[in-house]
Amino acid sequence: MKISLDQFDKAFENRIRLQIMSVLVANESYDFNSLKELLDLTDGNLASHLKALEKEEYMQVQKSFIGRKPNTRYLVTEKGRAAFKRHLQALENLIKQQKK
Amino acid sequence: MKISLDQFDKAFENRIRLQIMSVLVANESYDFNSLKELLDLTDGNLASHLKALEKEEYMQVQKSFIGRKPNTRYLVTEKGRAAFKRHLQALENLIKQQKK
DNA sequence: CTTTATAACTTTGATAAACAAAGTACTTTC
DNA sequence: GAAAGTACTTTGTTTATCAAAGTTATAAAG
Repeated sequence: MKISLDQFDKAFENRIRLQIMSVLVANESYDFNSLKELLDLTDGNLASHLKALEKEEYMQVQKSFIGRKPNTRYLVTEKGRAAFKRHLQALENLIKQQKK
Repeated sequence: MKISLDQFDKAFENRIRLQIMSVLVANESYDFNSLKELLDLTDGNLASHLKALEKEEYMQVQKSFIGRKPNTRYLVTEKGRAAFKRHLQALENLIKQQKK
């Protein structure tokens, strides 16, 4: 009997980072403030989780101005997308094992 | 767009506890040493994760003797089984969202 | 009967992660 | 010019994780 969580990614172990990835994979891009509201986080907490994902090169930043206001958008890299897919696959295998 | 990780259980955020639950739900019961070998953990580490699950009342202990050797078996409680199911459901929803 | 071994922890201590709150720098709206 | 918004960074506290060593109890070996 295997448990097969070898594809499990430490970067996605945290609930918030799982949520961030989930939103970003589904939405192509999302800005800082919308993400903050959606997940109900403080600035610092969100920023640090985003930074952790950036460090893994799973996340990319795009800075621009909307009118004269700064706007920071985040998007998942190809690497991030692949890693997240692998991670979800590992979880799916776990779920399948439970079901049979 | 909902992210719906409200069913997400903090007790299962850790990879090892996720593995323990996975094994225990599938196997009805498992003893300390077999679990230790299967997951390749030190005594202390395994014991503390099991204790965390016991504290949540997700896990139960059965002490007995096999021959004259002590044997400690762990089993999932009904509460634990239900909580784990909810947790996997939340993960499954996440996966489904990604797929569509 | 003493050393060695096994089981199942508990304790210790060190490192890392998570988080809120406050601070920063710059801009803009009132 | 005061208040508020954006996007952080810094600080400090609390919690989590883990290996390693210590503990207690029994048992087998020499």
